[in-house]
Amino acid sequence: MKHQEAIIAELLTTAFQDETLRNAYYEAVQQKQFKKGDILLQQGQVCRYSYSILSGVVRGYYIKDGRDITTSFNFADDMVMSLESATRQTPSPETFEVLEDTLVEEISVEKLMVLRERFPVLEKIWTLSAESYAIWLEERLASLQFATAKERYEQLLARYPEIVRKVQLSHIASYLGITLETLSRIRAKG
Amino acid sequence: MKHQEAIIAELLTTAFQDETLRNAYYEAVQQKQFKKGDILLQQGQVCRYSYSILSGVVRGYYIKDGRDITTSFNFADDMVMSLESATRQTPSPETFEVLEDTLVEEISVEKLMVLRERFPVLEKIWTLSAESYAIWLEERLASLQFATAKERYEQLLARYPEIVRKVQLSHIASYLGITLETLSRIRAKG
DNA sequence: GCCGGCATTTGACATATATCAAATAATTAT
DNA sequence: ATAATTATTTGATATATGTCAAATGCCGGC
Repeated sequence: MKHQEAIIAELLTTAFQDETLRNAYYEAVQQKQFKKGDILLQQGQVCRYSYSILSGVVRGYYIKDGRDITTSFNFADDMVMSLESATRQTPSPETFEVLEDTLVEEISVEKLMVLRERFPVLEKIWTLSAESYAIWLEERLASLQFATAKERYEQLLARYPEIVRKVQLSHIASYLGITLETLSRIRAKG
Repeated sequence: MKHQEAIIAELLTTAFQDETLRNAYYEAVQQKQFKKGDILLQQGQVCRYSYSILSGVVRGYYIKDGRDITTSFNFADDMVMSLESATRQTPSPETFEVLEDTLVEEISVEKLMVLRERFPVLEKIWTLSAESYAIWLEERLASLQFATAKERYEQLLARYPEIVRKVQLSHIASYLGITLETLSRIRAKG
């Protein structure tokens, strides 16, 4: 679940000026360091934790017919969890895997829900995040629906220039819905 | 913005047992009959109304490079609005067009926000709807990312069997991200 | 009931992308 | 450092889907 929105960041800053909230949050949260290859959530398991990335990169993907299909790349300030699995407590459709050493704040979904109920501003932030995530998905969908492979790659680069340095091509390719070879050729031509 | 979720329907039923809420809602809302070809919201304009479909069909689409690209089909109980435009008051990326005589309840985005603030249960329903919409988009994205045209068509049919009777092929085709001719051939072969 | 305009199907051909295979290049482990 | 492993590039060919064009089918208005 990705969002990154100025207004959300702002609200968070404001919210954290409240000491009661801040204390409750840091009591619920646990800082954790993961390393390359670690799995935050496994496809098929119920999502019990949400991770807020402080630094590092996390990839979301699922395996379908033996193929590894990337659904998202997540960086600092992104919230990593399966929205579907966390809200419905159903098996997660996706796996989240750490791509490089990554520092996160971990919170259990249960405690997250309690905090949301207790602090309306957090509930507000949650709602805005869900909206923002939906809008992000809409954009991604439009890109996938009618842009060519080359256009999709350029759109991705424009939005996340750092991605190419950090993530291997096969993951970027499946994220774009193309094969690794096609992506390599697109890059070669420019 | 689509959702259709059992839990949301249930919450709505419960919420409407509250007479105060019911009265406030029906004061804010206006029943309207639209006919084939009517436009509920035009791409480029700010979304000022939300429509709850009582009966009929509404198509969402956008024009890009002269092409007409369908983003959604909306039926009874769906909520029609541009989430992005309504929440941010920015120009709508999509147009909503009535495909057959359609009865709706219209409410201004402004009044909707007021109702959300006044009745926490409506705020709750809004949040669940946004989550549900995001999850629906995730599924659609996965379908577009790696299924073949034929598979995508079959998935659509499985989910909305009535669609083929009500909507012309060119719209279904662009919804699936393929051309009308390709869709016609898929149907011919079965 | 007939005409005119859309919607759909069908055909021939073009193109983007996939697949399979091999050759380099870059990382990682020893 | 060197070998081993993994990632990327490149090539030849196959395939799905797009494009353009024509034929057929369908429906609403006169």
